[in-house]
Amino acid sequence: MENAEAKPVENSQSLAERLFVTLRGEIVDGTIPAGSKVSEPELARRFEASRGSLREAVMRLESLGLLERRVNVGARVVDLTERGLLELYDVREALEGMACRLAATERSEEDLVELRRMLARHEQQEELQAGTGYYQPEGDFDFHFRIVQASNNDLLIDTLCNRLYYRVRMYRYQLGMFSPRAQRAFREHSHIIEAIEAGDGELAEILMRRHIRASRLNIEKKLTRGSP
Amino acid sequence: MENAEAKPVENSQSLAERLFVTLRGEIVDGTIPAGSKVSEPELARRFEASRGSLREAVMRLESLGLLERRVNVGARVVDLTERGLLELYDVREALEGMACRLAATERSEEDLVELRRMLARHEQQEELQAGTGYYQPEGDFDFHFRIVQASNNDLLIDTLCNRLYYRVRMYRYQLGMFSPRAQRAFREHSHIIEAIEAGDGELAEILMRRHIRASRLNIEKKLTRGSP
DNA sequence: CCCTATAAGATTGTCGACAATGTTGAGCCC
DNA sequence: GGGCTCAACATTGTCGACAATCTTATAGGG
Repeated sequence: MENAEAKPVENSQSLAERLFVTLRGEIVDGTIPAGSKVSEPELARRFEASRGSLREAVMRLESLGLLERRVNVGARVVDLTERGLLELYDVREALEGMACRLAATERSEEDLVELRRMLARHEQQEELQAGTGYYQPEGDFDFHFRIVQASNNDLLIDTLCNRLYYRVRMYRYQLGMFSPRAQRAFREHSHIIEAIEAGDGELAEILMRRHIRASRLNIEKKLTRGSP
Repeated sequence: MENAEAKPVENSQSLAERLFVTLRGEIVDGTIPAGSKVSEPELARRFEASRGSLREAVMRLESLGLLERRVNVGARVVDLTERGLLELYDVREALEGMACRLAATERSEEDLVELRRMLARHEQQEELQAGTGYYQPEGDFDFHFRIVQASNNDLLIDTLCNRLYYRVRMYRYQLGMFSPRAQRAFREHSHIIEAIEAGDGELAEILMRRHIRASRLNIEKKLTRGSP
């Protein structure tokens, strides 16, 4: 079945931006497969837009790190490699650790309220699905996203939320990174928020780094078990 | 004097890329002042190029974080704020700290040779200009650049070298960040490289973070002294 | 049979033009 | 005189067309 009615996302500002958002979604969820070629004329026909607007969207995707372009050759979706995934974890460990350190001193009262509310919501969902081992990654995403927001460092927020997290989502969707660390992750989240509430930046950073490194080790084990 | 013969950089790949590199340089060194408006038709006339190519360059500059664009309004050069500078230091502390940690275990033999050679060169320059207090920031740049390269993490390398460092240079050029920490910085560099050579990632990270934080504190003192 | 050179096709890079939107200034009303 | 309306201008967003380059298929020679 030809999924031809894939329309650019609703009324955003400019056509190029809508195309960008739509394509970003399709790349992240794998509708446009990793490693595949991206042809400007083809997408232009599909979205009934001019090639110029597509070009702008493609360039934005390139600078997001989701596409790789070579001059006079064209663009390809980045392919997902074990190495790339591990690199992502190391960068996240550094940046989100710093985000925690900053959040402990820079967070607003609203940030704390939001973090608490979110944690309660996750706990509830956790109890509902106890033992099923089925883990919705969006909850984890909420957590990391909110922490970063609380850091109050715009450069850090931009780097993580507008850049790296799309790559993270891409790996999660396409490599199916449902984590079996659900309950444990929840406890770790809880402790991190406590440290932030207490204003202990040093501890918050250590806990977050350990949290992310544990995820990384978990993935590493899976990967080496898959292809020894 | 009208510097009209400012030509796009030599034979790169595409015109848009040459324009991008040229404009990036002019924004970094302040030829195009921070906070000023960037008009596509004006630059197109100046470089005798089409507006489309300029547009591509402008968009790349936006995703580099050197320009801010608003739909149907246009692009402005970001303005340099005290807050932005301090934010930059925090992000660098996190990322370059991680780069050091990784470099300690992932560096190649060539990396070590290069680091040693660079350090010797800097020491020599240091002795030549001892006491003048005149500090060439390029040496410092070399150092941080090479360390990051040695981390062997492509995502980290890209984030720092192809993104953040242009912003760093912009602040240095335009706020005149000559550091009076020359000799001290050299000793710190030396210790960091020793830790990397010894394969002690933990120590290398701590030293690098301390090194960057010291720079940050130094700047902070200058700024508060300037406008209390 | 395989490798190389050449030509055909398709894709990307660049350009100028038109439509939509934002900005600026003059004139008018209060 | 100050504030508002509206029209003229400039800039940005979008489009289709042409030139330059790469890829692929075909034909020829070793």
